[in-house]
This record gives sequence, structure tokens and C-alpha cells, in this order.
Amino acid sequence: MSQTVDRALSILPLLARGPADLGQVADALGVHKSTALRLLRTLHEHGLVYRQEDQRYRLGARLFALAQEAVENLDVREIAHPHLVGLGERTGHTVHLAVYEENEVLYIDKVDSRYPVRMYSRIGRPVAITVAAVAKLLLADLPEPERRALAAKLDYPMYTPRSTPNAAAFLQELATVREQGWATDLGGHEESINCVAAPVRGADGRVVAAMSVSAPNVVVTADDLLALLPLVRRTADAIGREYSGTSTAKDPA
Amino acid sequence: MSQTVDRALSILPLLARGPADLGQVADALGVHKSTALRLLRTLHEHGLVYRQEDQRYRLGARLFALAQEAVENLDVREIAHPHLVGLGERTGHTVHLAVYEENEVLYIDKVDSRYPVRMYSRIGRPVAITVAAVAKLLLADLPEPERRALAAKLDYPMYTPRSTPNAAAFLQELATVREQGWATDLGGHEESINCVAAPVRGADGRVVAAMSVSAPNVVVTADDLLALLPLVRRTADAIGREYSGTSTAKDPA
DNA sequence: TCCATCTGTTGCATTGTGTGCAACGGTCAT
DNA sequence: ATGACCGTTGCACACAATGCAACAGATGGA
Repeated sequence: MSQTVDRALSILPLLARGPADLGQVADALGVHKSTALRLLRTLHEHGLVYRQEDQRYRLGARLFALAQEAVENLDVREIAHPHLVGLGERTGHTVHLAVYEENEVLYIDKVDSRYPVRMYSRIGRPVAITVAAVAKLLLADLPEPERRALAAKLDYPMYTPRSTPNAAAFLQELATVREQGWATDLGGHEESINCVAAPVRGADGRVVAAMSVSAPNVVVTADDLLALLPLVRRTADAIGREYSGTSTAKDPA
Repeated sequence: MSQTVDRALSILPLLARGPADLGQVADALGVHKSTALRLLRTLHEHGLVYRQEDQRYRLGARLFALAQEAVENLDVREIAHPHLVGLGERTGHTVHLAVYEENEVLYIDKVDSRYPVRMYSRIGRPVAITVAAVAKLLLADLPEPERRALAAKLDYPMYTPRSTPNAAAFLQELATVREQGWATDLGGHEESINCVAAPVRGADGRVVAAMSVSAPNVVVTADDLLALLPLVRRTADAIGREYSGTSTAKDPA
């Protein structure tokens, strides 16, 4: 839409492939050198482009700072919330959203079809980390050494006979969860409560959050709950797509 | 220099602080809504900006992809090389550059004042990881669980009586190195060879490479070599600054 | 040492391009 | 229903971005 900006922005992917000098940039854009110079200058003033000692241009540090700041200010909860509500309405069950932070798994949002309780604090409740379906998904995605170290440090309280008994069993369960891409908690925390959960993945494929649907087995059997899995996964994927900002440049003509 | 591009780029830091709608962007830039719209559209076409479901704008995934690609294509060696040459000329000793990769420390460049040998292959020689000064720096920067796991897996060959004997001693040494920000190898690999090394840090402070100066003690004593430490550190810092693209937007007036 | 050549840089006239305006069409809340 | 608000489009105007040509500085060869 805007030729000048369009040209300037076209420089960025060019430079991402490696440093280039003025002439190369001008040629790639099909413009005069002086034009390319002015564009590069503007990019430079904004720190998006850096001029190295041999006078060639590369992408600048500001770009990384921007990306980082954007990620930090990205609120998964804000983006996820409408999806949680939708899922709550369709299933009628309680929906949770959780994240991993500093050796803990925290609930950061919760929606129940009967009484929607929004937790506004950024710091929510810690989760029963050894048994909750969301915790399994979040921990399964950790780098291997960190995962092992954490598993070794945890306590394994036997909330019910079906709770995860020890680190070995837990690591085994995490491997399974990692493999299949979803998780359950069938009466591991409270005897009569079952959960199914799916991961929300960021642009780089890493699990940024996990979402679960929970219901007491007096209302629905575990099998019925498992039947919701495809829906839960689809919803989690949708959140992930929106969170990642997956938009392939141009709109379809 | 270029008004249009200048305005467009000013949108990015704005959006980094959180999503904003068209009106807010237009106000912040001090332009008409239609102008802001066209700028945002152009940014959108390039994927730098993403439009979420509530029609507000945020930074897009392409920004992260760009940053990532740039980092991958950033060649520490290419940037560092002239600095290594300079250091080699000033000291007359052998200068090494090394990086950490997949549980190994690799030499990726080497300069000797007598016969400058450039290693062109991306895969250089693995380093004696338990004793080399550059290895200590690189491993000292790893996240704690990964560092412990690696230390436990390593062999500790006694190249000389001064070699690091076991994992405990190694981890202790790494703690010291991490603390002081530089490292040495005094006859730990070959009886008569000493090294001093300093870390090259990226924009986020993480150690991306390490550089060392080595000399046999028949030429210079260990003390004389240590006297070069400030110079080595300054050079490593200079490489780090250039690698990070540390340019604070506007030039001083 | 001088000249040739390459790169990045500046001033200027032209016109193409970005701009603001005003009017339109949605959506939401009252 | 009705008003207010936000995003969107078409258009005429003016300004800002463009290409040109000339300059400067570095590099390298003769």
C-alpha cells in the first residue's frame, strides 16, 4: 500500500540472510543507491539495522529487543479467555488455563459454565504438579536436564491410589504425554474428578500454556470426557495460532 | 530521513508495549486515521504486524522469525576474525576462538602471528573440554541443570598433574570462572602451555563464544601472560559489542 | 607517486506518492 | 430505532520521496 515503507521493509528479510552493502541492497530493491541509502538510514535511526565496521548493514539489536518485549507483554490469558468461555459453553464443564513458571505450575484462568470465576491476579494458585493434566503437559516440554532435576526435587503425595507415586513413574508419564501431545488426570488428584488437557504452543513450537477440561465422573464418565479431546485440542491449537500471530502476510485475493 | 518510513517504524515500539487499535496508533503518531491505516496495512503485508480477532494490532510472528534467522546467520567468527588478528599482532601469541555446541566445545578460528591459519569449516576441532580456558567460560554460562548433567557425563583425563581431576573440582572451577568473568589454563592440557581467556557476550548477556591467548612458558611466564588479561577482555568485549549490534539509534549530534 | 575505479554521500528539480478530508458502512450500546 | 463510534474508501492536493549528476574518500594497480 505504501511504496516507501514497502521498500524499506523489504530490506529486513534481505539483511536477515546476512550482511549486505549499499549497492546490493539498492540492486535487490531495484532502486537508486541514494534511495536505498535514505531507507537504510531511517531503519538505522530506529535501531532495526546496524552498520558494522566494514560499512555493511545487518539487522540491529533493537529488532531482538522489540521481539522480546512483545513476547513479554503478550498475555496468553487475554487471548485465550474467549476460547475458554466458548469451550465452557459447549461442554458445560470447568475449563482451566495454566502456565509453568519457576518450578511451579500456576492456574491463570478458570471458566465454569455455572459460575464464571475470573482470576484477575497474575499469580494464581499452584497446581498439584505431580498429577494435574496441565502440569504434565507443561513439564513434558521442559529441556531434559531441567525436567529430570525438577522431577527429582518434587514430593509425590498420594492424593488418591491413582496419584503418581514417584519420580520414575512421573518421568515415564511425561515421556508418554510428550509423545502423544495431550494428557489426562483420571482421579489422580481427587477420586471422582477427571481431566483432559491439551497444550497451547507458541510460534516456535514450545508449550506456552496448557488448557484442561475437568468434570466429576458422576456427571460424565471418563470415556465421555475423553470424547471431548479432539475439541479441546482444536481449541488449544486455535489459541496457539492466535498467540503466535500466524498470518501469512497477504490476505487471499 | 524518510517521513513515511519513520512513522511506520515508530509504530513497532508502540505495539511492543501491547496491542492497540487504529485510533490509538493514529493519535500516537499524530496523523490521520486513514494514514495510520495504510501504514499498518503495509506492516501487516510484511507480517511485522498481526491483527487479532478484536481487530486490534500487535507485533506479528514474522518479527520473531526475522530476529531468529538473523541470529542464526550471524557469524561470530566473521565478526571476530579481525579482532583476533589484531590481538595476535599485538601479543605475538596464538589466539583461539571457540563456541559451545551440543555438549562439545569447538575451536572455530585460530590466528598465530607467525602463520595465520584460518579454519574454514564450520566444524572445527573439539577442545579438551575439562581443562581448556575457553571451555570453562562456555560451560560456566550454561543453565545450572545442564551444566551439572554435562559435568557428570564427562571423562576427566589427567593430561598433566594439573588437569581437572573430577566433576566436583570441575564444577567448583566453573563457579569461580563464572564469578570472575575470565578463565585460565595453566599447564592443565600440556605441561608447558598456559592460556588466558575471556568471554564474548551477546546482546542478552549470554556467552556466545570465548577467546583465548596461549603461549608456551619458555617464551613468557604465566605471570606475563596474565598481564595480557585486560587486553584480552577488552578485545572480547569489543567483539561482543559488534556482534550484538550495539548502536543506540541516533548518532550523537 | 599518480591515476583509475569503486564505494558511499549530498543538493536539487521533478513527479509520483503519501496525505488529510469527507463521506460511507459496519457494529455496538443505549 | 437511533445515536455514537470505529474502520474503510475515493479523491484532489501538496509535499515528500525519487533519480540524477556531481562530489568525496578509499583502494589498488601501474
